[in-house]
Amino acid sequence: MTVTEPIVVLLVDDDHDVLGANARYLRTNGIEVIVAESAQNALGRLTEQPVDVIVTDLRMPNCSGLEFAASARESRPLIPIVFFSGYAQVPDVVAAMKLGAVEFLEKPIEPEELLSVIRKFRNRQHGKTANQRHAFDALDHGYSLKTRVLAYEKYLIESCLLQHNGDVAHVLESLQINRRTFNDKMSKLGIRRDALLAGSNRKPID
Amino acid sequence: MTVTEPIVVLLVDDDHDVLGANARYLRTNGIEVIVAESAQNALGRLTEQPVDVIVTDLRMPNCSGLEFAASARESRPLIPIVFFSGYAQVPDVVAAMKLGAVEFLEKPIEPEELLSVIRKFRNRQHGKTANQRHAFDALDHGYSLKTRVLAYEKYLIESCLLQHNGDVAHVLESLQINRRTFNDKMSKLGIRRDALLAGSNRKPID
DNA sequence: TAAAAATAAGCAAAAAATTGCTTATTTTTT
DNA sequence: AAAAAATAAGCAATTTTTTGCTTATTTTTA
Repeated sequence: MTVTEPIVVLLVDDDHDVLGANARYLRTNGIEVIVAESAQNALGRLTEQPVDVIVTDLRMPNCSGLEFAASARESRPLIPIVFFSGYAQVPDVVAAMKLGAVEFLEKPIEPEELLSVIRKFRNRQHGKTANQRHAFDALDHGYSLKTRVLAYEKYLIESCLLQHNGDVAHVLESLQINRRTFNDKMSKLGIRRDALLAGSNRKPID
Repeated sequence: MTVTEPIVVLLVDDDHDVLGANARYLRTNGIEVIVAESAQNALGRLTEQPVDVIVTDLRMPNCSGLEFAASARESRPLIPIVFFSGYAQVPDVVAAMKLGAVEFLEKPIEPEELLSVIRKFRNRQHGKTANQRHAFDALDHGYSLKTRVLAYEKYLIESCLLQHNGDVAHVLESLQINRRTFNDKMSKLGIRRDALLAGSNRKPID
């Protein structure tokens, strides 16, 4: 018997009713849904527990989905983010995609489509964003050199880990780093090997 | 006396008049423009001579801008592509950005905006070398973590320098690093500020 | 042309990262 | 269940990086 860990989705929407309806649909299809009705709330949730995919409205009071996504990317540089919006303007979509969105859905959302998008991108967790070049775009302002270099280093290590199925010894060889250094970087960069592997390449449990 | 090599732009638009007007404006501003009124034609031009930036209409007869861009990417995987379109739908924009568009402009195009976009993304290419591009691909083997992180750091610093026109003080502020550190990194990473700004050795690197 | 400002680099102290050696803990194999 | 292998982390020595203070050189301004 194979037990698959549920996909954890952070669903952000200031419309209470729509939020509830979508959450319900996803839950009945085996998705673990964390809901948030504001960007502030969502950011808090993000630090509390591991999330596989973020799905957020673009337009929300106080803090827009774009601002929220930018903040979220600080701690999770490569998490798949799906935006949705009604009446989206071209510049909105462009900005969202530049921020590394993997998908942009138009309201009203078809629940089936949302589900399929989530399942599709869950496996890409920590992988490439739709437009990987933008994830480390040199022209994105606001972060220090150190921050950005560390984010890239984190990305490389995570990718390498995934590529080698969590086999640390191979990662060390591939990246040519010391095991001790690797361990230190893991904790310093906040990489959790088990959580990372839980997403993409799970072994069956009997 | 330093002569800056001109930026070469491949401008693709099936509307002959608009194409001519935009080309003229860019040329009067020092851009070398290659025009094409069809995707087929554009693909041919692309193989003939080095191009820095592609600017293409999304909707064209026969072959859409998306198909053209996909083909162009085969020979130039990282060339900056700017799309423009009137009446663009959200899915169009999403598709274009997923294909790696650096920008998406809405018709009618402001010539000034087009020019500034072109200049912006030409500079981006400028900072990259073949070696660095390998480093940015997480799945590319053969380089140590340190090598690849340093290459990325070099790319960031070069880009920032170009963006600020060589104004070191601004770079320090933007990257939040100490002047002394900056100097050391410059020599360690082998960045030559004057050569970078001279724009001397432009060559296709994709 | 002279003065002022910006940039580069030598030196040394302080801070941070790397690494080998060690033991503990977890996972896998037998 | 025991043994073996892999992983993680504490400690401390070594190396590297960062940075302030300094002077020299180059560039810009008046």
